[in-house]
Amino acid sequence: MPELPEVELVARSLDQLVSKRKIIVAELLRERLAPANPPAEFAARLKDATITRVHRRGKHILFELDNAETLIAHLRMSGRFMLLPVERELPKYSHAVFYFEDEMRLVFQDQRHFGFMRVVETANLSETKELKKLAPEPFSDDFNARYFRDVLKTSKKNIKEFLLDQTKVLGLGNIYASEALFLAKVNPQIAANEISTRKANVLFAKIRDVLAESIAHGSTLNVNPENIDGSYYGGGYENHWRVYDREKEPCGNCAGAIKRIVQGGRSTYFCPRCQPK
DNA sequence: ACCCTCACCTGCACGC
DNA sequence: TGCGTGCAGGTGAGGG
Repeated sequence: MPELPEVELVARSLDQLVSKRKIIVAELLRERLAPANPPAEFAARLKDATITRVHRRGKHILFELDNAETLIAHLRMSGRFMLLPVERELPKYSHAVFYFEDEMRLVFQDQRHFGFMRVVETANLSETKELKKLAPEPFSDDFNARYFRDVLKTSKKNIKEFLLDQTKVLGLGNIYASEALFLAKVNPQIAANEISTRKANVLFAKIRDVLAESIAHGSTLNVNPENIDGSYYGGGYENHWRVYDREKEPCGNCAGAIKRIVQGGRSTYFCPRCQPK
């Protein structure tokens, strides 16, 4: 379910919880979770490896190991990690399990089966097909206003769908795309290459703002090791959304009704008055 | 190289 | 109650 801020929180939590731990057994319970690594290979490449650190690239979580391998994991819509005592029964939809030396195990659980994993050589990490086409990290110097203006010019797609393309802009998902457009007062149906320089500069800043705001919020939360899903939702964070999931509610700026439309088969929320064409 | 639709899964909320 | 429909924070493959 997560967008970049939630993945950031999950990666930080995992780094706290499992780095320096040694995987004594790795089990791939659902083969299609890691189609590039048959279960025996998956197990062999992770066995007896110590996790050096956990970080992320875009929405991909990277477990760096001391044996020159890296485990890439993507949560997609419903994946999550759980650090559980071995005596605890595995939850439904557990698709991979990593046993540590202290009677604890890290479980990857995924109700919708969209998540995936892959073990790669760390030396080749940035050239893997999962990572090599990703846009620059949103808080790196490579993602700057000039980059953003230039990449906008390459596409006639509507700006909402454009923002979801991780090879163009990294980190936004369906919620924060609507939120960033609202903050920048940009209509979601405008073609990317029709956005003015002035608006592009504002939108660039708002993309960083929504991501940073959300990461800051997540850093104040206590993560439950038994449910490392990065979810801010259900904890009241929904109240921070200015337009997402607020169809027909009053806009915080103008009190006009927030509208829901469908773009690329997915919901977009916006204020027609604050975000005119 | 681009666009579009479909596909991958399960569960939940809703209307009849 | 049951059943059908639509929807859910993501992306890839395959066709035109």
